[in-house]
Amino acid sequence: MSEIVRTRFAPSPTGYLHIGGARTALFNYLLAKRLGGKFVLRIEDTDQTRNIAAADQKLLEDLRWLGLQWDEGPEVGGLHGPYYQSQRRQLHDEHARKLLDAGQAYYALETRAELDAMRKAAQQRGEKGFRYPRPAHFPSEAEAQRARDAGRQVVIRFKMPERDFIVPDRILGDVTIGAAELSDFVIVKSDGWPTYNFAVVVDDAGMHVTHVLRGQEHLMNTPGQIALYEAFGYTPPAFAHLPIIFNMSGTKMSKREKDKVVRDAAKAGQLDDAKLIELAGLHDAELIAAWRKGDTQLPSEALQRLAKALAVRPPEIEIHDFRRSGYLPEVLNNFIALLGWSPGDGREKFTLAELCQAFSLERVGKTNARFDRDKLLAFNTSAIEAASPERKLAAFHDWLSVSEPGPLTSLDDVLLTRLIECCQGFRTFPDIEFKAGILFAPDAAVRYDEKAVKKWLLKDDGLGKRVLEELSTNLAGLADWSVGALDAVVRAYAEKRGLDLGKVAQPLRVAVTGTTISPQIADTLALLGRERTLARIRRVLATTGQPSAPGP
RNA sequence: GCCCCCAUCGUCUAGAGGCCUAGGACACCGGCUUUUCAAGCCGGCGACACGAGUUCGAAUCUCGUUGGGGGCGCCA
Repeated sequence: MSEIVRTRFAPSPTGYLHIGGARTALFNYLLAKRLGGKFVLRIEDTDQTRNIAAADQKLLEDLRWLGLQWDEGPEVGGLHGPYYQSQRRQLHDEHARKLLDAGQAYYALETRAELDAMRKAAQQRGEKGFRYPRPAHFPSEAEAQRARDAGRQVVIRFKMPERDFIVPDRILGDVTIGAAELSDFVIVKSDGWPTYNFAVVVDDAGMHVTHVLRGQEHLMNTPGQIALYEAFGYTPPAFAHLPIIFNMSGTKMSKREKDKVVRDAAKAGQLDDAKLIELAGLHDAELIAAWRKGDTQLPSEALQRLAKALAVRPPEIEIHDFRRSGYLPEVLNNFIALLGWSPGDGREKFTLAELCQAFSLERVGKTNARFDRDKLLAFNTSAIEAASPERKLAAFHDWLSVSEPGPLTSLDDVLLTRLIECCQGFRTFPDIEFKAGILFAPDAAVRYDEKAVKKWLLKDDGLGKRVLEELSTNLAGLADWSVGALDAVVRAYAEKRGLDLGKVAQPLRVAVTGTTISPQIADTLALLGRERTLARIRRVLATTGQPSAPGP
């Protein structure tokens, strides 16, 4: 066994990578890199009732997108695999057998219903909390078999040593948990699969994990795990429990929030099940019914379709959500790193490589943090501004690849690059689509904003329209439809008429985009092209202010 | 209810007894810039939860109170 540092990230596959999971993964990655060790990825897929098809692929996709490449794990292999917990059954079984044979674990024959009743009874008796009553004599192999034959559910429980445990935590310090809080927990379920608390020890030991960084919600599990390490004669790893990340509202960040937003919209829209099934592209009436009641979550694709149909934006919770919203992976890493860790010197901007250099467990804090989306946005804005043109283009492509098809979808690199330049100051990629998308959409897609039309075209006896009429002549005669030439024409006209540039640019903008928002006017017209610019101006002149005025 | 963890501006945090009339970032407010939006620039507001100790001296140490969080599953 080597002395090298080995950390691991061990998520259960429930879909895309949750923001909290990303933070755990990042810290494990950083610690391993900082100490010249290995970062291992293991998929904990032993709950047969909760596994979601292809969820592991989504997890890997998000992890890779963040650049948190694992040294050992799914798809890359390694010396200590397999890296799917479900494929390590034999190892778990052997370890359970060992404990059983040594009298350190025993069969327990109660059904779930019986356990529930015992818990309830304990509660009514006013006991401190339910602890499984260890029997004086452990059921024999034969008794366990008879129980199984009789249709009972047989589990294996660990005989927890009756003493206080100290968890030496690298972040929290020594945490003492009294013997009274500990009980004989289940290590093998009645379906034969290991529980988390058992498998995690067998697998971490088997994979020679030296440092376990995980969320603080695991703290109370640790004594049991330490006891298991001791029972097997293994050396426990160093433990470090990370503070938890919350929403700004103080609630835990959960995928359920996304469902809630969409569910509320569905409720407000008074849509029935049939309509919902259609919009979500689902065929499971029971699922929708349960979802409506708030009992379950929808698959992410179905939820996405529904959200789009209902025109609501669920909050970003998973890494993939942030990707679709136009954030940069390096920004997510940077921002997430600061949730619980700080370098101490006031620095806030880090690349992944810089984080690898600067990170240390000693500088991880103990207090729970709130996820401030405003600050994330600010980070994204400044990172985009600082990024090289190549990086921006690549990121733009990436965003396009995960977005709904839109007017920008099939633009070539030349145009994409120009768009990036023309929209400088944008905060996320959707901003570009919002600001310039209409320039690449069919003329018929232009929707005229009523207030904009009134203010910039109709006001002052149609000053804006007169400007358009005069200018369109100048524009039509322009030999060179370039940004420079267009800019010159607009400026010259404004000067000649003694108008502020805004009084000229805004009517133009409204005419060609329907709104008051677009890139600089010369860029806007250049991007649109001569034909479509003139066509849109003609159309607006012909219809605006008439009985058949276009648009809402 | 019981056990465990935590506690500095609205938020993320710096601070490891005197360097603190508490620093930075985001947000917010005001101004500048300006052909729109966004960005940018300048300035401002703004916190040591409370109460006892310890000490010449406490944001920093101790205890208590309050508040927040986590756990108490055949989930992970």
